Amino acid sequence: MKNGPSSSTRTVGHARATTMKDIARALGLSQSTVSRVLSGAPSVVPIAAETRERVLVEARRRAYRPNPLASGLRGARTRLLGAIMGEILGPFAAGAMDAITAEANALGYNTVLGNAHGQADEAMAIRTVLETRHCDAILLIGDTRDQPRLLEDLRNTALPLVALWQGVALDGISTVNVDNRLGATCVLEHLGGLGHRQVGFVGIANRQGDINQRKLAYRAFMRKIGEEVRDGFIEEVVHHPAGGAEAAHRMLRLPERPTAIFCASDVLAIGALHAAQNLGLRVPGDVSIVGFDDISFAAYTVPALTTIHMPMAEMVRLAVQEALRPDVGDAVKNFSLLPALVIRQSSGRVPAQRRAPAAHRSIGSSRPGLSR
Amino acid sequence: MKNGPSSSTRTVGHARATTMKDIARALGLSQSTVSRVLSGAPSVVPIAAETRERVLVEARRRAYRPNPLASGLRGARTRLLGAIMGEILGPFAAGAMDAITAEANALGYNTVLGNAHGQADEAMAIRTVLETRHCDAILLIGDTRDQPRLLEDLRNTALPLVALWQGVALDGISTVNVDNRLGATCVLEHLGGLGHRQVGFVGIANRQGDINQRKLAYRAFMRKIGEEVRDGFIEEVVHHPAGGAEAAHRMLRLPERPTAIFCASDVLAIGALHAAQNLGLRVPGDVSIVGFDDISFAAYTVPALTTIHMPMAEMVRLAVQEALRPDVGDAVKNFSLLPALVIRQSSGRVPAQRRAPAAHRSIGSSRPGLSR
DNA sequence: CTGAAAGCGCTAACAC
DNA sequence: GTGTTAGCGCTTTCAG
Repeated sequence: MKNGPSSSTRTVGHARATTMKDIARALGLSQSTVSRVLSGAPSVVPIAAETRERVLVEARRRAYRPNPLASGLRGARTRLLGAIMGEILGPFAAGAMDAITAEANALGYNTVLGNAHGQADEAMAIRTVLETRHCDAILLIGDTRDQPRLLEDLRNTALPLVALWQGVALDGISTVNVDNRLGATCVLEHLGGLGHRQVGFVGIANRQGDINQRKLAYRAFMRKIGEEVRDGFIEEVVHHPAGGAEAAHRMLRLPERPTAIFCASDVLAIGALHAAQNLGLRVPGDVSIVGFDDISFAAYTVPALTTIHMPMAEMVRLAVQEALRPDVGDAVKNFSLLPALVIRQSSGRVPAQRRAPAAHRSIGSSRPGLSR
Repeated sequence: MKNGPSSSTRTVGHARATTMKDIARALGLSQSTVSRVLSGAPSVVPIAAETRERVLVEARRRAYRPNPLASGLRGARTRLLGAIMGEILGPFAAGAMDAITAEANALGYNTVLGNAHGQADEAMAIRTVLETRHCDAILLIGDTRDQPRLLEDLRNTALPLVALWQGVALDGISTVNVDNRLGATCVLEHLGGLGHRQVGFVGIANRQGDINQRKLAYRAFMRKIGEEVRDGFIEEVVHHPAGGAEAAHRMLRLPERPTAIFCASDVLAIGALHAAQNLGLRVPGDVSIVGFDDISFAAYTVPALTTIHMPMAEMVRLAVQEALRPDVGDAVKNFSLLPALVIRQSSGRVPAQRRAPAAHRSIGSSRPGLSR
């Protein structure tokens, strides 16, 4: 279904943009003088205040915009921030990209996108966005540990490089992470405090970074409360509500099902919530379900999701500034930000008939691991 | 909380990329010959098959990558697709961006992002992404009718320009839309068929395009079934689950509340679902709630959301190809794609005690408007 | 068929 | 302080 072209030939014209040369000619100056005042370089060489003013005025009048292609060619900055997205998708990525472009814009940068998920795109992503596109810096977003070539290529680069939500420190690359272990421990202790001992974990297959940290925290928690992880209590699926739903479905039909499920992301938790209620189980009456990330939907699921809040804005600001700041030394830095437990309605006391003997109950009641 | 830099100075080196000059020198040819072979231009001037071959081989061997800055400067294509995002956000936008970058990549293009939402970014977005960045084409994504300057500026451009999800035809600009009226009519007829006559509408404030079309379809439906739109039955809020929740909350506490609510997007519907159940109402037992878009979460809400499926992939493919295809004439085209009704669990028969007299009931039972 | 040369808009020595 | 002069890597006349 496609309406026929409604004619109308596009206006071509589009008067050529003003160049420095134009300004120079108009003012009877040399192009390099114009360049000196316009190119920002605060005061490499002194310029007569009056000349500077004249140039500035004329530039404004003619709506001068520097041509980044030209300055880029000449070796100057391209004011382009390359963003290479790993496996993360969905609302989380959307929020992240939004924050990133906003932050980059504020610093006078644009953002080029390169997706590294999907098939053999990894090479493509890096080649195209980076080598080819001459970005001033690269942001690696999400877990990319499974793409060794990408990381390798990236490391052989003189560009500032910052990895966001990688989940772990990367050799030779600056990282900005949330403290995944701490976050996971917080929700788990919260569940423990509600009396849960049979806790399941839904993770994401093939994740070496953030999600893996959350899994490790889960294992540590189970160890700490002295419960073994039963068969079927750990599921690793695709990062999609469907994955969460399938995992939860399987887990909740186990002969001895868990009383709580810790999903490694809200996206999975949303699927789990759906599956549980499809099975006729009440949440949190029959089973508690918690997530991680605190995406915008988390407060609006039914019931509202208990989860770990990600300090998204701060993380993005930190990462972007770290990548774009010219003043940093070449040192690689690893930032780890504090997550926060958000208790909503999807977590509740363990069902009475499944409570552990009193002797064990006190273990989970210690304050959530906010110390460290 | 920030660990001290763990030292390690970044490797600088990064051997300069191969240029055409390098290849020319290595082969004892002139740079322009190399350019002729490598720049793709299929056969402007004949080139000796053997020479071409030698160049190609050497280029591959040295992993030659053209420098888009240089070709861009010289007036050639930059292979950059500019994407200017209007008000749409969240998972829908994420899915869209994903599809867009994928499609663009397939055509050898990268995507630059410019967000036009937020404060006075409109000017910024266009200036920076377009004038400044020398894209080969621009994709306008989502409703931007409220940003007159943006559209005006864009129109004064020689660039191929395609508007996606604008919701309406735009003078002088090619558009790719879903048939919003038809989609909305489908869900509404579906509700009608279930006996609903008191239907509320939750829209988004200040939207002139897609969402407005959905509202018009709502009005037309109410007219058709001979019901007046009662006070409080139309809410227009911010595009966020919170907006949907507040709107639904107000609407469902009306003295005579609607038996069904049509939300103009799934994001709003998710909020509405939450609000209804928070109020102790069963969905669809007490109230039916339907959405529009069929985002990935729609199948996993509780209960699963009845909605209108957006042919995202086709729309994106169409838009990107239309924008990037060199072979198109300058004609502006308006594509309108067919949506599909997806019936899930959030819609059901009108509650018995609120059924309309039998005489009226038959009206809604005509087949959904899938003809046309 | 191929080479020489100009120039896209800008930056950065290097002069004066 | 400001002008001159080279290019950055590439496309594109214009000559052979």
